[in-house]
Amino acid sequence: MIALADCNNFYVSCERVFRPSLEKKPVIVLSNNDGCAVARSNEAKAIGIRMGAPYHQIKKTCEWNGVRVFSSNYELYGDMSRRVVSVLSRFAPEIEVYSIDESFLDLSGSDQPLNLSKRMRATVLRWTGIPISVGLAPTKTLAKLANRLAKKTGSGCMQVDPDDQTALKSVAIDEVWGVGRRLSARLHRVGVRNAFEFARAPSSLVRTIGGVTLERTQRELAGIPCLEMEEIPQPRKNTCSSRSFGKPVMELEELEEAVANYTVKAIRKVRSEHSLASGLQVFIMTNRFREDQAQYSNSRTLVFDEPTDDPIRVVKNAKRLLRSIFRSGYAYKKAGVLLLDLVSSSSRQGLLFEEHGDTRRVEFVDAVEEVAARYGGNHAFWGGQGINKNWSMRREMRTPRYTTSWEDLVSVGGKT
DNA sequence: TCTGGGGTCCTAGGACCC
DNA sequence: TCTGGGGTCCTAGGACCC
Repeated sequence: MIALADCNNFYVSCERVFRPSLEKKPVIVLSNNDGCAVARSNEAKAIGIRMGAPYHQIKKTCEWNGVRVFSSNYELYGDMSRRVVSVLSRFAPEIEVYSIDESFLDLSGSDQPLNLSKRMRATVLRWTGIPISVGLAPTKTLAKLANRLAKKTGSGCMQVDPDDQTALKSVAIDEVWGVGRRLSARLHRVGVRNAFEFARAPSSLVRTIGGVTLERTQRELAGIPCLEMEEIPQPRKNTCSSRSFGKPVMELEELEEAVANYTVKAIRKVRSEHSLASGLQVFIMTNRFREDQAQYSNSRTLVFDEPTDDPIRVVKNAKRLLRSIFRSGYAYKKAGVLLLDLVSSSSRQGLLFEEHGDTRRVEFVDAVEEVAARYGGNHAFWGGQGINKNWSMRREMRTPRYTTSWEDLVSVGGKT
């Protein structure tokens, strides 16, 4: 039996832990740049605020209804997520952390998984303050479906068997895990509207519509496991660092600064995972929502002659790629850097004819990066990253980093 | 004026090879 | 009028997820 434990309205719940006055009030959390609503409390959903709704479109609605609005505080959410996982881990020998707010647990050792799930749910709430819902089923896809029903009915814990027609019929096809907007439209055209009809559709038809991936989803709904538990996270293959700008950027110099920053950030990510990048891609784009403005987007990729984690070298190449795709006269909205085909740094292989890395340079780079890792990127950075950062993102309503920053620690009693 | 960021997997089609 | 067949590798793009 597989359990899916999913935190309810996770980012909102994190904010509520430290501000109990937000309970029972409509609350939303915005994406980067205060762009869209990415988390909504049940009260905010009831008002009709959609997932992903652009903030500038719903601002009035929020004001009229007294919705409390927050910028995202990923440091807080990441830390709360780790706490939830550490509590969940006590209840199952195998746990797969699927995302910041969801984990799969293998409960096949338990003879009363539903009771166990209820205890687990109560414990997570008591120890972390975060409410979760648990779905139980023989496969992951069914567990997702059970979880959805647990949330919908408000029961908190729900078990679904593959032959439970009532349960399957009550879930619309676009709510099935693995069926998005495009596939559900195509399925609707052949008369498939809910999970039950999908499970009973001819597999040849399903395969024509959505290939082997959709066929796997169908088998999972029938109770045939096709997706294994992945306890040990597979090493990442690529990594990306990108941001929309707080305001449009016209100048190459500003773009260079932004790209240098994203590159350093991406390199720090791969260094922390002891990986090396084999390739590099840089992309830039204008604001696709502005139909009144000229649009341009482009990207370019290069392959390093040997995998690297050297920020100086990668930044230099990223700027070169940027200059080759930059066209003046456009208002750029977003830029980004991808590091491709990451390999483990233990498998580093020297070039046959090139002297392998200048030791002093390697030591220098490592020293700077160590300072940055320990004291934060503001205390050690590379020249190309700039200081003013006019382009950086907006995040005007962020709450304190209660659990990860000494300055932001909650004080009780008021006087210090 | 303002519309997120970071991933994975699969497939079709082109380039190239013998 | 006729213009091979079968394979691999790579990339771009599409679909999905949270």
